[in-house]
Amino acid sequence: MSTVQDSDMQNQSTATSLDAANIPLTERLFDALQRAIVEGEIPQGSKISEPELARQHGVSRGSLREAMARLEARKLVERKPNLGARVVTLSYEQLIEIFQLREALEGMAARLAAQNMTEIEIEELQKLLDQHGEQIAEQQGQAYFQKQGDLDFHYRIVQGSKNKQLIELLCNDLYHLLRMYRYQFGMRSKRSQQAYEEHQYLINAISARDPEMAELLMRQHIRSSRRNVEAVFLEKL
Amino acid sequence: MSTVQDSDMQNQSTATSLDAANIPLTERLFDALQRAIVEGEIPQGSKISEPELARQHGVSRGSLREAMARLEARKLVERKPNLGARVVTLSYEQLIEIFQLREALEGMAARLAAQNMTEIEIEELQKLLDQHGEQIAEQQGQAYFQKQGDLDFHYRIVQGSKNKQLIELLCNDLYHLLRMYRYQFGMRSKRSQQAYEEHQYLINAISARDPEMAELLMRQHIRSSRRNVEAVFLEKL
DNA sequence: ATTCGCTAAAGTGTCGACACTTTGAGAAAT
DNA sequence: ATTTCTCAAAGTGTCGACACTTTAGCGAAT
Repeated sequence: MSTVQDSDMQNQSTATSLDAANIPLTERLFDALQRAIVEGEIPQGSKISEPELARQHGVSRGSLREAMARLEARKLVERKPNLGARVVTLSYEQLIEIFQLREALEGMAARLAAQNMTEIEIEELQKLLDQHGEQIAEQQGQAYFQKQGDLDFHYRIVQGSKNKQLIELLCNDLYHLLRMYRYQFGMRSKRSQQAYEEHQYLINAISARDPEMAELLMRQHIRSSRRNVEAVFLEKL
Repeated sequence: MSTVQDSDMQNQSTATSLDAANIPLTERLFDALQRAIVEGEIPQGSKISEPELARQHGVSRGSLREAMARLEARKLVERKPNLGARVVTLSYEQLIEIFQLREALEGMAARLAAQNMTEIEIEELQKLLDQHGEQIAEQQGQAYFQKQGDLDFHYRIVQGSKNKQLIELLCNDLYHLLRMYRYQFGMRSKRSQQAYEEHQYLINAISARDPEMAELLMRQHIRSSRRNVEAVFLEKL
């Protein structure tokens, strides 16, 4: 019985879609916020009010705070004691620094991938690249798909390194920042054809089980990608 | 008046020394826990009970939880929903993976240091190394100081790269894990003399502003350090 | 009109409480 | 004696409340 409404239950997802399975609220919140920040839904540099954001997502401040602590550790927000949190502000200098990190880390990833990827994984990587080739031939201009494809490619090589630390670091930490730059600066490539060729050389080196060459090619690939970004930025200013 | 004890104030630091200035409780707690975990005071693999740990440190569970979220992001504890948190368990495999990361990252750091360190910083680095040389000549066996010195040396080169991302990543994340291995496995060096010489070559390359050579030497240095660790482990088993 | 100080609103830091989940010890059944 | 079921104890997930800090708007003094 008791037709009275039990009104104070806690599953009314006020604004954002946060209803989900059994996984902790904090974690869903963390994912939602990360996405919102990366995609610019919450603009870079903007101040975050805990009470307001908590209300928008229909959670308590405690849960939100825990998610914020993790976002801070991923360098997506900055917090100062008693002053509150802000979304990070992207800068050209930081982007260059990230490219230097990637050159080191993904270079090592390629080296290890040449040693540790299975033949099957290499085949699938080749198939993926073939698809990219077709897409480029068909319609050149779909910058979004190209960028997405580029990320997929790099992602798989990192996985292929079989180094858990490296995988975590790149895929769970750094790539989110990188995606944030792509979303917010709309970095277009202009060099999908060249990138495609560089990817093919890289697969060849991995397939030949030549770690030294794989690392060299990956580093060159990332350096030339960086030079492209530099050029785009310079013409913007 | 009022000789009654006001017993429920919140500055009784029950067990650990946590009294400090104005910086947030959560942060001091985070530092204290990180130190305790790195130094093995809380043993690796042990389960952490939030209520108990909070009581020991005289803080509420909320504050502790926030600190735990940050510790998890630094890979010092692992948490599973509804099951609680455990201190990470160190493994030989993971240590090798960390050395691979270091080879890539510190190699890049050395390359950038050769470009970006000031002459004064290079001079001070040389002085530091000279001190190490004296210490080795005087009393060989102070493994602790040697290891500490080794860490100092690497630390300064990373700083010299002037790449903030790289500095954060190595000094704030990875080195804590590395220190944890040193504390808990008591990795002794046996090769302080050789390390000293390798460090000197590295300074020479940086001083000559030769990025390529600096990276090469750093990578060799870390590889040979890794081989030493491998040897120590193999004789343990 | 401008500057300075004061007060109220908003925001952050921290806590204790309650509901639901997991764990583990003891009772009941085989 | 062994296995299974049950239920209480412990632990985690989440919330709302309160104290202290910062911010911002308003009025007083120059």
